[in-house]
This record gives sequence, C-alpha cells and structure tokens, in this order.
Amino acid sequence: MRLLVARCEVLYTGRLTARLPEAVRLLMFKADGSFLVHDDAGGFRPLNWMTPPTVVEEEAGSIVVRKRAGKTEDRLEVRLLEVLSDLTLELDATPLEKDGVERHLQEELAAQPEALGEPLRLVRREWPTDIGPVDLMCRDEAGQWVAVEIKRVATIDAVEQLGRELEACRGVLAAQTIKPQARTLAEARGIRCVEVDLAVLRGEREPELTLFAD
Amino acid sequence: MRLLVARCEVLYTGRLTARLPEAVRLLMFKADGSFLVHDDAGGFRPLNWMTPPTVVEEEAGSIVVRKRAGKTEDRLEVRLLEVLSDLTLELDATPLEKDGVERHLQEELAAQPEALGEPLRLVRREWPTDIGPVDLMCRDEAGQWVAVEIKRVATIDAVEQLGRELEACRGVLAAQTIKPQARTLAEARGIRCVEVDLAVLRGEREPELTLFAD
DNA sequence: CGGTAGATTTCGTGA
DNA sequence: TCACGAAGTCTACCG
Repeated sequence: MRLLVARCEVLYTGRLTARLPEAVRLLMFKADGSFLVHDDAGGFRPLNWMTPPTVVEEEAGSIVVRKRAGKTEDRLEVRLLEVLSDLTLELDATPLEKDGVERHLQEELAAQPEALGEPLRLVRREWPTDIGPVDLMCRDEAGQWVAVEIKRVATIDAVEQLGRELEACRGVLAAQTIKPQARTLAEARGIRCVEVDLAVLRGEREPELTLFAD
Repeated sequence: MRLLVARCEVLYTGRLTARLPEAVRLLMFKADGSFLVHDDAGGFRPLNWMTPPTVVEEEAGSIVVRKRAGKTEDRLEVRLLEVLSDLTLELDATPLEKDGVERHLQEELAAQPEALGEPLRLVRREWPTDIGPVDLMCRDEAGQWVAVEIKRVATIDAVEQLGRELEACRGVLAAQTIKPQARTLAEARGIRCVEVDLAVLRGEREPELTLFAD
C-alpha cells in the first residue's frame, strides 16, 4: 500500500461527474488496484475512489486512475500541487470472520421452523420461483404452503418481495427488526410478521427479560 | 488525521460480531471521530470501521472505539502487537461537487415533461402521498393524472414503488437505465417506460447516434 | 430521534 | 457478463 499526502485537485468522470477543489488530502493506493481519496471528515466513505481493476498512470504532478466500466470509461484525474508525505508499506490481507448476518438467521430458522410461532415443516431452503428464490418454503399443519421471507431488518420492500410469491400460499415475514410501516402493509396483505432473535434461536439467551434477571 | 500501521487483532461487537486475526493493517483515525481499519485489498470498504460519534480510549497495547447505537453499544477492540508507523497529519475538508445524480434528472424532467414522450403538464414535484412522495405528478392531455417515478437505474423495486401509487392514475417510469425484468413487470402493470439521457435533456448532446456522427 | 429513499452505493452469488 | 439481493450498508432529508 502507498499512502500519499498531498495538496491536490481531483476530477471524476464516469457514472456522474464530480470535482474536489484544491486541498490537502490522503491518497491511498492499495495493492489490489483500489484507489481512495480521504479527507479528515465524511466518515467511512472516501471522497473519491475507484475499485479494481484499475490502471494507474503517474507523471510529474499528475496521476490518472482509469477503469473500463461497460461501454464508457471511469476516470479519476489527480493534479498534484504539493506532496507532503509519500509512504509505501507492506500489509497483510486476512479475511474478516463474521457472525450474525441473514444467512445465520436462515440456518437457525431452517433447523427450527416452529420458532416462527406455529407448527411448520420445512420443505426446502432457497426455493426457486419464477420471480426469485423463497428463503424457506414450508407446509403448515393443514398442509398448506407457507413461504417465509427472512431479513435482518424488514422494510416495506421485504413485504413487496414476499407479496409477489403469494398466489396460492400463505406468507410469513421473519426478521430481527420489522419497521412499523412494513408491519402494517404486511398485515393488510395477510402476511404474518415474526420478530426473531438469533441468540435466542441458538439457545444462547433466554427469550424476554434476560437483561434484568439477576 | 492519525495513521497507525500495526500488527493487530480486531474484534467488533454490535449489529453482528466479527473478528480480524492478527496481521499488519492500517488504522485510520479521522478528525471527525471516524475510525477505519484497512488492509491491502478489499477495495473501497474498510475491514472494520466505526462512524461518528465515537469515543476512543487508548491504553498501552490496546485501543477501544465505542459508540452508542440504540439500546446496545457498538464496540471495536484493537489489540496492538507491534506498531510499525505512527503518523499524524493535518488535512483539509472540502465538499465534493457532484453532477448527474437523480435530483438533476428530476430537475430537467420537471422543466420539460414532454421529454417523457407525450404532452404532459407538470402539476407538482415531490407530491406527498400516504405511502410516500411521487417524484413528478402530471396531467396528460385528457386531464388524467400521471405519476412519474424517476431513477438513475430502475430495477424491479422501482416498478413496485410506482405500482403502489397507481389506483386512480397512470404511471410513467423514467430512468437512465431500465433493467429488462423491471421493464417487463412495468408493462404488465400498465406502466410506461422511458429511458432518458441527462446530456440530451440539457441540450449538450443530440439524441441518438452522436457517437458516430463525424 | 425514527423512517424512507438515494448511492459513482459496493459486494457477493447464481444464471 | 448480467441481474438480483444483502449490507454492521452509509447518508441525507423529512416527520
């Protein structure tokens, strides 16, 4: 990785056009071809950037980062006015080990569909349909099909997505969080809502009031 | 901004839990309180991060970045094993000047709704409805209401969004790009699709075949 | 402060 | 390559 601190002007042309006026910023060149322009604010997102694969061309006082993006070209032009620091270093690249995303929720609910609040029998995970896959396809005690859509946070879009499937079967929306408007729309469409807790599903925590148990 | 290059282990607990095993990485502390962990791959996104407002606590060989997020707390713990570089610098913060986002498309189409392919009269921009605002609300020659939804890239979700409004009026979906599935669904629901070009709307380029005109 | 929609979303996965 | 859906999405805006 190369870290360049410089007074510079940056121009981007691609999906939109954007300009960064002359100022002192951090320019970051990653070994994988990524290029990022950061300043001292704006949080997690760079001001400008380009993701790999890129081509970097450097000349005196100017850097151009290019990338073929469809039929057009994405292009970042950096005009260097003053270089304050130029540091190259060797970093490792290790994967991030995550736990708690939607897939884990799906695994737990597949193993114990009764956690959805009624006796359900799992028929298939990732059931392919014309319009897209259903997360869990189940049957209830009456033998009727029940499509289960799982989200970490359910918004109105999740209701729409589930609504597309429901011609001949019931629907259940399961999420760690369900937005009020999503709940309202879901219930108006006959979709049952269940809020689930991953830690409870895994038996790592008791349902309800664990926080205040002594 | 402070740039710390160190061999470290990073633990995140919050919306999920994640761990970065021991390796050499770049730790970035921005003046606004942002904290980012980058390695030499993975493109634009940090491996771990925390957006402001944060509290940073540093002790010998360990850094903790904390943030209150709702009722729980987001927490990043960094165990420092070896510091290879520690650089503090003064950067400027200037805004990015963008052009070509959805709002610009809306401005142009509001000024010339006939660019949507039929004689339309604009009644209001950002018309508030129960379920959300309509980008452009127009009337056609017959006096019927026409709701126009504008996207930079239209997917199936844009069709759904527009479909919610269409009880008593027609719908037009305008975008720079319309995905094939979105187009199919839209037409099945009586929603007309128009692909528009911002440069053409602004008169900066001729419609069609400009690329190959000599 | 909560909810919604936009983003150069980015990123992964499957057809 | 294309298309769709998740993301610790983040971020701005509006109530």
